Amino acid sequence: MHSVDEGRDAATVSRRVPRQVVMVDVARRAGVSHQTVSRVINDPESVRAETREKVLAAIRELDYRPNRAARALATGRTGTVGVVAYDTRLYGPASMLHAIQLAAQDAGHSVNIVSLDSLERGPVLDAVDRLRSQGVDGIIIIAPEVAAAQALIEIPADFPVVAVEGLLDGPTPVVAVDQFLGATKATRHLLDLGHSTVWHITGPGDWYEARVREQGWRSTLEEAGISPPDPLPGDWSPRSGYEQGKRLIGSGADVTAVFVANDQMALGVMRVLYEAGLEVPGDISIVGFDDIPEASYYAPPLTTVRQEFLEVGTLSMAMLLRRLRRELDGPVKRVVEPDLVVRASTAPPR
Amino acid sequence: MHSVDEGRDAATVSRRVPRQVVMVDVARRAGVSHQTVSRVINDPESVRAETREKVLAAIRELDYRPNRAARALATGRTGTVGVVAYDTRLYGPASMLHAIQLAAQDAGHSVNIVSLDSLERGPVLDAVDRLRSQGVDGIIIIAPEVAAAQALIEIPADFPVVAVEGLLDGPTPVVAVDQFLGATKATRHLLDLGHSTVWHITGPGDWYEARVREQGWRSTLEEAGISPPDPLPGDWSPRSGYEQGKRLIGSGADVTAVFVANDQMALGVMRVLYEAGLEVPGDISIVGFDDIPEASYYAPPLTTVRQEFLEVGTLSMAMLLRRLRRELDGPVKRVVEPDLVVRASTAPPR
DNA sequence: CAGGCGCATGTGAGCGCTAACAGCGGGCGG
DNA sequence: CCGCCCGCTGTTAGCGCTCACATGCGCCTG
Repeated sequence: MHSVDEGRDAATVSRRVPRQVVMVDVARRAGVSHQTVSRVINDPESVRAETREKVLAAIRELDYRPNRAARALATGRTGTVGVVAYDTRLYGPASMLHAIQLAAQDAGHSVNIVSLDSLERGPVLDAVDRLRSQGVDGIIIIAPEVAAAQALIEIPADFPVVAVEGLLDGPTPVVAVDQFLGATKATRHLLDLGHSTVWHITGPGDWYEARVREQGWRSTLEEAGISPPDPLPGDWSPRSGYEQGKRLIGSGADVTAVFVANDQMALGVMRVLYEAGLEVPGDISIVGFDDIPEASYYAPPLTTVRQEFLEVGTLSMAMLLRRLRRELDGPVKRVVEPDLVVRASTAPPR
Repeated sequence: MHSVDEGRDAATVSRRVPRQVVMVDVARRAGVSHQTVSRVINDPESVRAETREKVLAAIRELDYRPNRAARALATGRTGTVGVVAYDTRLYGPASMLHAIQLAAQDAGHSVNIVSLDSLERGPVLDAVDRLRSQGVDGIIIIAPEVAAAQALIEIPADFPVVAVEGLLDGPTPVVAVDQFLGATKATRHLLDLGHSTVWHITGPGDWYEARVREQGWRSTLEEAGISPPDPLPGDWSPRSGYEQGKRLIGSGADVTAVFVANDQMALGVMRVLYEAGLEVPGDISIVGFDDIPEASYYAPPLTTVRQEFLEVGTLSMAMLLRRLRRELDGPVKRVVEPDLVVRASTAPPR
């Protein structure tokens, strides 16, 4: 039980440990060859029903589990897919990861995950390398950073990779929410309410999504003949929303509407507005992005742009599976439309 | 480029595909035996510096990557650890998972993750089985449900497993936050402010953490000679906080203080109080649990019990690594103390 | 100066599985 | 009635790596 005994056990009577059950053990017990056992496992139809039953019985009795490493060595496939992600604590990545996993499990694959601790191109490639040398059959990259998207083009073209939220115009298959459209809907909504302009607090500049949302906001204003004010740089955290919100109201500008690049930052903004004695939406209207589960319980409930993260995750896994099966036709770009969810944080200007 | 060509290529000129570089290729190029290459990779010190350099050069030139499946087959170890989790979208599990991954990567292990879609005992065991048959070297179970904790005892004792947030009195090594203490601190704080009793909205009854928090709350009240009111059952979601909060204020009871089992539910409670025209903390004080990043931006900023999820994740990985190395001494139960973070949602009763 | 020891490297035998082909009966067409 | 094909099962040869042991060489020791 204690460490000393353990050590002795292992050394002296090592053979008392029952050796792992392998295929030949099952074969012997069932009175067939090991290859027949293999067939029962991989292609049951090719074995006579009666034989199959004997083998299955033996498998059950011995509690046999095939050794995946051996199978991987023989077939060249591991049945594992890799996922590269940046920060899986963020709601979006976490949701997509969750959906990816469930889809992978349904398809009989397992999921290996590598977290990045940096947004640069090098680490992304390292992560991909690491996964590849582990022998994953394919990779999904949830790395909506610009650098990550660029890294994709350095991955050998014949290796199955699917990007989530990446560059739509690159060579890599992608599943993404239409961020531009989402930003447009948010900005449009505020303009339609009668606001003369819309301010914007962005996500981190090295995130692809943040840039596209900013573009969507900018071009919507320009189309309406409004010259966009300077955007304020956030980093997704409620804290940065608070800080940028403070800057905004301290700037002396006449602000009546703000499109904030995600819901957490919007929370920070609303907090600082409250502290400044400003009312939402009375004095200032706020629109967020994501529609996290908390958004409808904020004070006031947040008007936001809903992204279907789970759908994106599921679709990306489906796309990867198709590529693993070498079904090279079919779509390689899937765009999911976001929806505006109007709640109580937006109203016409006073 | 298209699927048709692909098929033909593979069939007719299959050998044009450059075969994967394997160890003997490196050996040949460096003018040594394959075993020397293996040594350079696994135990560089055992090879003469000059030889080592030649081998490393050859590895670089050929872009050689060891085949992990082959190594796993030969050694019996895969260098992969499994993580079983329930819902990795929740902030706590997501944070712990993140820390576990980083720690695993530091230690040169990769992480295989299985998500459960049910809280029952069967699926937990299935997940463990699946991971084991994939050949993971060890498993961390982030499954703070009661059933999961029970499942642990059915796992063979010699297989390295570490539980996170599980039963402290079971045989399995565990890393956990002291939920009881956390609940005590929350309740104590409210009593110290002068509230005559503290109501409680719980987490789901099948979660171990939820039960212990309830016990902590209950016993603190009892120690103070107060008979605990009936707790209200939540499910961690802001929605359930909203609903239970509504029940609470509709009950006609004289409620001045509520300890809510997590921050999201606390948000829901504060929302419903606001809608009912009640002030926090003026009319009712609220304490949450977790200290999620948003908590300090809620309206009002939430007094809550901080759990160091990252620390728990890191510690659990460290414990697993020790077990993988067969260091069977050392602690098998680690308890992390939570801290009360006092913000603006609590005050003396009016 | 013989014996031996330690260091650096090589050789051969598996790890447990699948792929490819071989064998072996029985039914069918020529 | 012979040959052939088909359905089922067995045999053999790897997949790419590590482990255990063998080898060769220089050096120390008695």
